[in-house]
Amino acid sequence: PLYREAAEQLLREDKAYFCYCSREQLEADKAAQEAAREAPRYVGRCAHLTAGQRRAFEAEGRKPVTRFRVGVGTIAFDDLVRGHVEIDASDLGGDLIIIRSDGTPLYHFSVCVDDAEMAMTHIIRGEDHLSNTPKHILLFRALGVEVPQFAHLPLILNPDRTKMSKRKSQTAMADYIAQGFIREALVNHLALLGWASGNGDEAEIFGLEELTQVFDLDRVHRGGAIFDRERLEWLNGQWIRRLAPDELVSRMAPFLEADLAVLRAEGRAVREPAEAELLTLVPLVQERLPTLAAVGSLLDFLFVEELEVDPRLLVPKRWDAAATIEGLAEARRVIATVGPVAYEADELEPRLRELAEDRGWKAGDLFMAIRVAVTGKTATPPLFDTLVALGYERTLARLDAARELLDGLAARAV
RNA sequence: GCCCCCAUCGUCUAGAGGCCUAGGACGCCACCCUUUCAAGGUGGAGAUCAGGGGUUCGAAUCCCCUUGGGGGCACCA
Repeated sequence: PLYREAAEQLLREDKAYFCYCSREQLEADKAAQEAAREAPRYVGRCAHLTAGQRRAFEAEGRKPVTRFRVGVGTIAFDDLVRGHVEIDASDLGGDLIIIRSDGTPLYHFSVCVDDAEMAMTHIIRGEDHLSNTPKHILLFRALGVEVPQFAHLPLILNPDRTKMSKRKSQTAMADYIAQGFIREALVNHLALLGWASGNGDEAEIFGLEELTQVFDLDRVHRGGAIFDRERLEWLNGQWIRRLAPDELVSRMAPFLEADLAVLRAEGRAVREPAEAELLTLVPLVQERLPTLAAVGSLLDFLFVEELEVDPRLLVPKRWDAAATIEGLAEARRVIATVGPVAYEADELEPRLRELAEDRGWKAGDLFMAIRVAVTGKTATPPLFDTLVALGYERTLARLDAARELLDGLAARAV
């Protein structure tokens, strides 16, 4: 309705006209221009129809499109990032269609009408619209509104340097959020594409607040920038480390839940994580999360009732199965002497180190055997904190289970 | 094909004529720290500033050409 009115106004003022050219005619024009090595453009066949001609076309049942008169001359504007730009009206492809034959408006027209309606003062968009800008300026003028300020930002590129488009690339911020990137990192990363503070060294981490202070279109580049996912991951880690503990809990909880739901769907018995418990786990994971989505692989062992352990991981490089069985048995004994009441990292570590020393084992080997026995993994948060997080009972049970697993294997081998 | 834009390490960039034998960050490598993984620390490799002409006492910085890359030219958005 708004577009229709605007179009009718342009028609009334003869800034636009009805065009009855058939698609076949337009294609023939285009083919001819191509053959002549010219730029495709509308030739203006219907630009000056008489009332009689129009009636004749209408009588044929032709539905007209509405074309906007582009005129002649050069259109100049001062872009906030590109500076002075001039484009000749003859390079605009002829009078452009603003209303289709079915009455619906085209993009270039609707954005201008919308922006005019909303009295936009600044249009900040991708460089891909730079060559469309003269059309928009002409439309704004015809609509009788003040032409907004333009700023054309460099494009964000795929690794192959082509434009990152909505169609063939992942561009939705929601997708990155779903992958565990946090908004602070996304904002920071995007700000750094095509812009730098200019304050030289060590100036890479910028929060929204700070950006509103230091960001300036004057310093924006003109060349496109490749979206570097590795740098985004680094920034994401930086920002995750800066989150307050309770904030991290509320942001990572959904990711953990999702991973646990998958395990449940596989038929595994899974315990429900409590918020208070997650809060105590924050120190174990905060600096180990490249993305929030990594939380599951770091903590899932705490919530599954039955751990699946690969016996090959269980035996440290310098040990054999028998030594591992002995090591786990001794570790269990030592931990049991600590008991459930004094079960703290500060109690566990010195005693287990002492055990290793007494038996002439490398502490790392003993620790690795314990680590795999209670988590099923070789890469985990710090061992003693992990044991505490797991709890006294579970730790002992898992040490026993691991030992039995190796025992069973040994028995079968004999 | 026509029009427009761009051009410094693999990537993001600092650099607005001498401060540049080109600085930082990501990534990579090494070492340190260390119970694993991370994080952190230190160091390193990595750019004849796309190429060629000018201008200038002096050019990554200014001008021209070439090359390369990108974007736009729809009854798409």
